[in-house]
Amino acid sequence: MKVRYKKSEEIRERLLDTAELLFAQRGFFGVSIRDITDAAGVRSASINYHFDSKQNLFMEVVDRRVEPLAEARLIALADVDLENPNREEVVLGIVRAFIEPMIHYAINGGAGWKNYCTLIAHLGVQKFWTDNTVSSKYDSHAIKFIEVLKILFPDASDHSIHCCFQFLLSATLYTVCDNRRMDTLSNGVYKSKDLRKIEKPLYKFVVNGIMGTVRV
Amino acid sequence: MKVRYKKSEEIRERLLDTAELLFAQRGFFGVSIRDITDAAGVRSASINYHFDSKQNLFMEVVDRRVEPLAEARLIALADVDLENPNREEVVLGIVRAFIEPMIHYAINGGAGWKNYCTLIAHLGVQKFWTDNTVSSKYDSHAIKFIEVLKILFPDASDHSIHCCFQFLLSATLYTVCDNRRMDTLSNGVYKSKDLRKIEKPLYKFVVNGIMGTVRV
DNA sequence: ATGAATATGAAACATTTGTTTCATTTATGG
DNA sequence: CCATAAATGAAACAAATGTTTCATATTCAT
Repeated sequence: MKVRYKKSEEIRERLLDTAELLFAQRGFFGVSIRDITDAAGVRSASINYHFDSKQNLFMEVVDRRVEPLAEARLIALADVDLENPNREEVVLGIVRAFIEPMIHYAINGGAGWKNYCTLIAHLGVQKFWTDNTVSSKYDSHAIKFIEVLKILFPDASDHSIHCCFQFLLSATLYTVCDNRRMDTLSNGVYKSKDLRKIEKPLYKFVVNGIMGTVRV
Repeated sequence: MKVRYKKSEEIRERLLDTAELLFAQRGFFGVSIRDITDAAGVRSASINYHFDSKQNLFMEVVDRRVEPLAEARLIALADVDLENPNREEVVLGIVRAFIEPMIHYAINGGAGWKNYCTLIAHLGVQKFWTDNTVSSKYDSHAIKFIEVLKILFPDASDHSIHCCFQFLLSATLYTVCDNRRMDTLSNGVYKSKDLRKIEKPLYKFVVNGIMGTVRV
């Protein structure tokens, strides 16, 4: 059994952090191994030593934060009172359970989490998802949210529920991707970086979108 | 003044089409000049001859369909009766004016348009937008939609309007990006390719999202 | 402190990258 | 058909790519 030295573990993490940043900025193909190792202050061979390949490094970057995010969402989902007769409040609970962990990690989780959210947003619009194990790791907990919505709205069509989740997901990812589009569209008045300010409108929009769509 | 031969023009278009496809699939950095020229059946030097550089080819790919798309949207927007006392109908008109052209190009515009929509969706989540002239070309007509919404809802905050447009845009781009996420989440029952089926829920979701968000 | 396991440094590897060069071929207006 | 401009083919370029090798240095349980 391979035992890792403590100092080596530090370098591994530093490489993961640096790769996370650069992959978020320029994508998998836009970043070379030497870009990462130079930025991390190590030799280029160390990536192949620690991660075997560039592809594998990328997967480890993605994997690293899947579990914490999925868990935070599921814990929040478990806290929602599904028996509450006010369905709008229930939907808000479900929506927040999904969105809030990601937004809050992006805001308070440090640079690593912020970069990670950007990276995941990029992956979200690519087929890459389905060709890789990335998709399945996120799907397993995403399906739970879809199931809950189905139970809450038994008269709505399955398709409309799936669509709602897609729109919820799209708005969330687009919001955390930090593309600065809102900045240019508002002449710098509003910033896509200011997640705290966008959070509430996002909830409102998605909740109303869902309530209006599942209505039979 | 340089005069282009007819046959050469064909090759130029073929290169643009091939580049559009490959860029949509793997992004700018994921595609090499030789990937494109091999797929197009020409020599690798022809890209530098016809487009000077890879970067410039990419810009021409993006530019090629900006105008038609923006124009279709603005024409549809001009057709909306803003005096209609039923505000939900007006919002639907505005929303459709923005979304419908893109969806319909993606459905009926041939492979080129479909690839283009995927490509634009990728660009949508990147800072790339703002670093380039790409952004400005799309912004100029997007702002018109924001302005119309502001007029329609004078009591809503500017910020909420900008947020609404962001969510509208995100759902639209995510929907046309063909990432197959809906396929895996529904075990193959529903397909992200089936835009025709997603179109109506999308309108419903966005209209209700907007109506609920701008309400003061 | 020592020795075996682990990690690093430095260099090299074969490909692939975007681009340039230039002789040859092709197309078009006169 | 001719002359001239435009386009192509084939090769070459330096630089960058991911990965491997191996000698040296570092770590840490004993």
